[in-house]
Amino acid sequence: MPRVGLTPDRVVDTAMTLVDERGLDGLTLAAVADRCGVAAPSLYKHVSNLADLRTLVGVRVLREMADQFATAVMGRSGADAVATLMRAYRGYVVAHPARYAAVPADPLHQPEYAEAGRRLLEVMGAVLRPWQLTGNDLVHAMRAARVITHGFASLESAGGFGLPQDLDETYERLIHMFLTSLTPQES
Amino acid sequence: MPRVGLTPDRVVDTAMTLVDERGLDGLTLAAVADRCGVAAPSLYKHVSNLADLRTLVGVRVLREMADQFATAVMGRSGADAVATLMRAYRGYVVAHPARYAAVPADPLHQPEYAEAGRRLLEVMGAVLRPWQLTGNDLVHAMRAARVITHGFASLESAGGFGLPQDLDETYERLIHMFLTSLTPQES
DNA sequence: GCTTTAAAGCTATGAGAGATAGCCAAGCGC
DNA sequence: GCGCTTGGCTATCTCTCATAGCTTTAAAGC
Repeated sequence: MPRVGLTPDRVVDTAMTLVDERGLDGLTLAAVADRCGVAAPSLYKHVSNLADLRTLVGVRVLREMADQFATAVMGRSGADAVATLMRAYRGYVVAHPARYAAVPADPLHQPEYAEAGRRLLEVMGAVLRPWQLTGNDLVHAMRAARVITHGFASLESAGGFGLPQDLDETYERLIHMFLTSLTPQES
Repeated sequence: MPRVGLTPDRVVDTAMTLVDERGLDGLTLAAVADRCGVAAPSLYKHVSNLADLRTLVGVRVLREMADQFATAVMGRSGADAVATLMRAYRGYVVAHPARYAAVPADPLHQPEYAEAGRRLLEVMGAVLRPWQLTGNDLVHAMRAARVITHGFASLESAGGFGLPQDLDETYERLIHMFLTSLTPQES
């Protein structure tokens, strides 16, 4: 039988499209194997198991998010940068709702995710720098931003809001709420 | 074989304790049947299937939440009532992290959950009444409250915050942030 | 108090998931 | 051209949920 030339990266690629198409629960080894034109056990030559594949997908998503957010805030600062970052967060989740569900809530606690998670955190930290928050205030501010972005994004991606109408407005109000909660020492 | 006297409610009862002990993924028909002292297929006499059981658990949880929140805010009003409700929300999730994961993000869109979901929404609406918000402002305010409570609770229950220390402080700041975002027409 | 009958158990069985063992061939390095 | 690593495969196991169909319990009705 001719080799199809699979690699871990290619497996993750098809896993990503499968997640997009069928949701996170649709990510099964049988489906991935089928999509790759290969029998299911062959996948184990490239990926340890399903949990491993899911982790690889999650890490890929987290990196994708960090990259997009970093470029989005580039050249911006102050309230503009914060708002842009928060909009970019929501934008990613709207564009890839199923992918977002693949990243765990506690990336920093899992070694595989830690690096990507830290990068994402650094973007938030950089954007908040103009406020010169002290250690404790900074922690609370970053947590607040995370609660708002994750809370809104997870609800929106799960269809948690009754009507899609005015969702932009709701999010803008949340951004404003967060910005005014920072000490009004805007850049 | 003597009958063990199962009912749908008793099945859901043991399902709830299983969710508490093993998490939402630990809820399997085999485990429930074992716990009930019955063979797995016997459960189908009381519950349509696993999805149905999961729904029943979710509805039970949502009702539990609505009940607890309603009694928590009883006799309170204004900012005190809002803060109490938000603290009760977090309190439930801290007490039963796995149960919280059983309720879907869009309860109002699923007929089985609709009634319990509406009750929970009514509590929030009642608590916001002193602010006399207009239709649009009310919608945005309730969404903001939901984003904050759900965002924080889901992150906390998933171990999403690095250190548990100061989490109370973070949440109190978020409550304050929300309250000050309402027009300062406090009761 | 006996008969009927709906309901609540059971065993047997199947489909489909993940996972492992072990075989075989492709194709690269020497 | 030879050998060995590597990436495929089939066969098989276990554990899910799920269904079919049988048996027995126990309550309702005469």
